[in-house]
Amino acid sequence: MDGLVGKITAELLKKNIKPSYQRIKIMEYLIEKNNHPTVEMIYNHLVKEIPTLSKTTVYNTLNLFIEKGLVRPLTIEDNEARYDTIISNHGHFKCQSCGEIYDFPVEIDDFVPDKLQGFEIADKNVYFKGLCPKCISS
Amino acid sequence: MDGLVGKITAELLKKNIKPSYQRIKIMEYLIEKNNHPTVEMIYNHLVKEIPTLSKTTVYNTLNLFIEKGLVRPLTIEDNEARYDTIISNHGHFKCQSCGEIYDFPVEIDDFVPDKLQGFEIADKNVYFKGLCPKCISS
DNA sequence: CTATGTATTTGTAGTGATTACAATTTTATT
DNA sequence: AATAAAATTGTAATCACTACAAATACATAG
Repeated sequence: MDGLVGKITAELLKKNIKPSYQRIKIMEYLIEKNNHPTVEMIYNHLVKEIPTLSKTTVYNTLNLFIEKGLVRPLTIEDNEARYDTIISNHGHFKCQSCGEIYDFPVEIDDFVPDKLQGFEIADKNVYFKGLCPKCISS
Repeated sequence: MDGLVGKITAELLKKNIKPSYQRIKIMEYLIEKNNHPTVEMIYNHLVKEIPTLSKTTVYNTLNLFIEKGLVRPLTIEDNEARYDTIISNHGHFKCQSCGEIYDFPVEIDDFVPDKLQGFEIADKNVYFKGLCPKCISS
């Protein structure tokens, strides 16, 4: 029926994560929405389907996913953390007016500077801020 | 005597900021240390010289500097904000072991992608994580 | 030089995201 | 079914940060 759930299950098992209902649903949300959600957004959406869901579970699960390298926290200076599934190199643009976050492709590997010889780089982030076209034209 | 204080005073006046003792001291700390400090670090250091200093003042002052474009918050996913004086394009590398933050030069302007045509980019951040040479060799 | 108004600083109390922890529930194994 | 292990849940605590009002320092007019 639902191929996505199957894929998620396999992905979790590969990382030694027991594919519980909550974990699958949270990962499913991240992949389907692909909207850089806050914990609040994830919780509010899923609690409709899983009335017993606890916010703590959302936190626990996201931290587990981060630890296992399935998800990474977005580095944006708001007071709320946001989360992203790990895909190939891309940066994030946040509109300072509407708050929307856009992905854009970026060849991050191209510009590792000489100064970082001898450093072991585990994670690279590129993050721009400004105004999106919608907000400029309104 | 102290040319730096003079420069800071002029810089603040240029931005229509009254150069109070606390404001000068905070800016002086940022420039001299150049260590991407947290509010805690700034407060703990300056309270020795200014015993009446309030943490609220540090927050207020940093927010004022950010508003006026003298300082920018570092975008690092810790729970504590860090601050940086505004210089030319550079990225930040945070060692996941010792927590030290290193600057490195980066030509950020070179890789603004096509997808962001029509966007107005106000601020660009590049942020890497990993291990620094010291921690690798120990 | 003093009086009055304005800006700055300060301290306390509050907010809100995140975590610690213990209890409950679910899942796996014998 | 019985027991052990893991996952989920709810509550309470923590901690960075902010709101707000009182106190202080500063500036300007008379």
